[in-house]
Amino acid sequence: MENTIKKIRQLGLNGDSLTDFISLLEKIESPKGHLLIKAGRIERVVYFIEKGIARAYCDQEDREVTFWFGAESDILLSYNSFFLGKPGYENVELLEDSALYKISNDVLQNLYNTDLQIANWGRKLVESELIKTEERFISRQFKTATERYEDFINSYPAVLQRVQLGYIASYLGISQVTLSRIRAEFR
Amino acid sequence: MENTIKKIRQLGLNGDSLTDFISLLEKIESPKGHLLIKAGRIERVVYFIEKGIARAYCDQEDREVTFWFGAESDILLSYNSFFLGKPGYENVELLEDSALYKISNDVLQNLYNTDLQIANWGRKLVESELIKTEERFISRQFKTATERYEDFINSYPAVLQRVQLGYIASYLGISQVTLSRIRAEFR
DNA sequence: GACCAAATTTTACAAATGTTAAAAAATGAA
DNA sequence: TTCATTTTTTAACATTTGTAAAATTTGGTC
Repeated sequence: MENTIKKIRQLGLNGDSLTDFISLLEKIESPKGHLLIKAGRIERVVYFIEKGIARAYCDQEDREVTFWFGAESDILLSYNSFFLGKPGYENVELLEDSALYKISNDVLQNLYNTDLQIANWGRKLVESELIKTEERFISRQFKTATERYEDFINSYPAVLQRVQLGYIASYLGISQVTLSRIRAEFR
Repeated sequence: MENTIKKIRQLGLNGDSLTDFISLLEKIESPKGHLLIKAGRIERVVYFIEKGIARAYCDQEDREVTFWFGAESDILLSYNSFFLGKPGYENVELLEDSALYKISNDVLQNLYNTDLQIANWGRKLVESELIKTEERFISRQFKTATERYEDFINSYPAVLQRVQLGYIASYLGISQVTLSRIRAEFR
């Protein structure tokens, strides 16, 4: 579980609190195509991606819109559903056979209410997700499609290899045709 | 300081912890046009907007891009700079004469490390900011300019009255000409 | 009310992106 | 390898959005 532990330590958890936390994780393995999170359900679990890759998407009238990718050492949850206890709007699908560790909100809340170190770790976890989410937002708001594609291949070269371009076009907010045109310029 | 206290209570702080927290807030008043946060600086303060309205924007080569508005009962900080201790990329400008309460990161960290209730309150604060940021992102990713404008007038009718349209166009990610065209359809 | 400056809308045209359909290329299973 | 399927690219055309400039409206001041 090295990727998961790396992620947890990175945010400042160590000692007994770390040991406690890890002992409460449950390992699951799921095949490519599995829907880990389904729109409309209340999702009470956080996953740590140990191995594999996933995408979050929403169903629009006529098409799916992909808006997030996660891979090894990323965490995976429906912010909206998990934090507010309401039905979520997104699906999360595994794009490869994957291994994950999970912990339920009940267990987590219990830790938050008894362990100051874990409570502050949880805050840092959310802070780091917030920064990443704002980064995606800013990229979408400020940059041209070409710049966003360049950023993407610089930031996530591995994802580019492992995910089909239709999903990436959707993630970048452009049609697959436009993505092909952009890629053609780079040759 | 009713708006500020309302905001703080909403996220679950009460009793002695609330009293302690409030006693550490410092009131400031600043005129329209004042830059509360400047790009390139390390920003170590969180503000609570008691009265007034503000926008966050980045300087792009040729133009400014507005990407956030805040008003009464909103909190105001540079996520990137405050959480990571690095220079921020955004400016925050007051669009009206405003009253705010502020607290420094030093003081806040001290509370986080000594008061479990405040530590969990801080986490909830960040969670609520994350949900709002994701909402803005999703709106940008999924919706047409017209839908985003409709959402905006439904969600922030007051802001529409108080802020000039050029900033709103920028916030919606469209040119002011396009915004005028959209508004013309609604008549 | 007249005037000025700033903000907003409109117009005309250019550029970028989307849609649909088809061709080409890549992938994977037998 | 071969064949069928999926993915990616290309082409042609339609639509949307942007840019620049002019016209109009708004708000404040004398």
